[in-house]
Amino acid sequence: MPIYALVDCNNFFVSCERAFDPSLKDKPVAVLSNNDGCIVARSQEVKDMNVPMGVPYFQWRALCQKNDVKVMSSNYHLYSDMSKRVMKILADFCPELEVYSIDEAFLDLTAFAAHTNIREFCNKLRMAVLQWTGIPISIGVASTKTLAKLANHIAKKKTSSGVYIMPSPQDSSELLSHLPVEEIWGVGHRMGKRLREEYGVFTVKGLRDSDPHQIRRGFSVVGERIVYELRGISCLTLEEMDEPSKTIVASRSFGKAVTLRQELEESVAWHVTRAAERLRKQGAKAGGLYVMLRAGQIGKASYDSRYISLLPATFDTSTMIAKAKQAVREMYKEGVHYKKSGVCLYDIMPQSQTQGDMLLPEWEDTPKRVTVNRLVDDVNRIMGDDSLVYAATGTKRDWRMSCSLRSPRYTTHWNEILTV
DNA sequence: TCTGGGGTCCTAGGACCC
DNA sequence: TCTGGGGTCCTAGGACCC
Repeated sequence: MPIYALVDCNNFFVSCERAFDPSLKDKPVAVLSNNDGCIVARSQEVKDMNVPMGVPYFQWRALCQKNDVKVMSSNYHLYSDMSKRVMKILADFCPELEVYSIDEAFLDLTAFAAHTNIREFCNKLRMAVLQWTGIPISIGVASTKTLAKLANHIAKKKTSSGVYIMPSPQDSSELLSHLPVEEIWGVGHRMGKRLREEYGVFTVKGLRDSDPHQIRRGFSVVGERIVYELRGISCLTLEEMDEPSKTIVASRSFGKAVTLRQELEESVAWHVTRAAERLRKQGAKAGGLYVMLRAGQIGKASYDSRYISLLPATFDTSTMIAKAKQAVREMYKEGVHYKKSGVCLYDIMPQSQTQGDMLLPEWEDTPKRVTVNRLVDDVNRIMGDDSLVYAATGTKRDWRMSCSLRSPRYTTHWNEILTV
């Protein structure tokens, strides 16, 4: 029987901030999303105030101020650097590892079980990560990934040790009969509602004991798989390979409404630049480009978008900027208050892959373009992001988002620390 | 007037995740 | 007045083919 562990960093963004600013310890801390829009991380003190995850900050600002919550903008440079450090330690302890998100990883402990006490192993791992990075973690252990997720949830909520090892399915019935069905990994808002209203399933145990065929009819193979995973039958395996992305998205809300076509074009050129950089980083080229604009508030927003075929597939920033700007010119309407723009690269393939169609126009990624792109990437890697930019991205960039409450990028931008 | 059956591929959209 | 950003997987339905 396989043994999976899910390691999850507690209140990750908050813990990162606290690791570098001890004055935040034991104080209520909340971290906001890009553009200071939503609350995306909360310290335990803030959770205890019943501030939910992912809610618009402006609706909770008064409560936060009243309770003296330290509210911070996101500092993704810091979080991703800290994430790498944590994952490195996990990999040293257990090479069979799947980095699932910025603050989570699955470990396959099956091979350890024969000669290692799993609980002791988990305790050591927690101590190591805490001592070497300052980040507290929780660990859930079970025989499937879905159950390990649940075990982690229990480790966080119901243990003081931060480690929970789930007993066999029979022995965990009592516990699972108290957990709402929405706690399951893969059961979201919609599925939870339908399970309750149409199937009379309210708890984890309820879904575990449902008829897999009936669940499949209502929720496809995805639902059926969850039932089996809950029964301890492993359907999901560790995905250790660092697979290249199938799509690359770059998008941002504007700091203020944008009405000028030129600013819109600049913002899209900027997103293309970032997306293409990531594309080249994974040694790939894209066969398509999607450009999206949003106007108006969420809920009553209007969207417009264009799919653009890139043939032959390319990784060249200027080629993509030209096409993306053309799309913006087609969509632009005077007087509209635009709130967000974004691009998505799709049909991504390795650069080595050749086109099947020999009748295509001449190869676009000429040696000169290859050189220019590589130069830009090298300069930005060595000198820091945005040292070399395309003129099409503009110089003023008034549309950029606000992040006035951001902490210094302690681990990646030493100049910011010196100017604190 | 009558109008098969089976298969593949592609895409848009939905649901979910953190 | 103010609601993030970046992903994955699955399915239905249409186009197309024989």
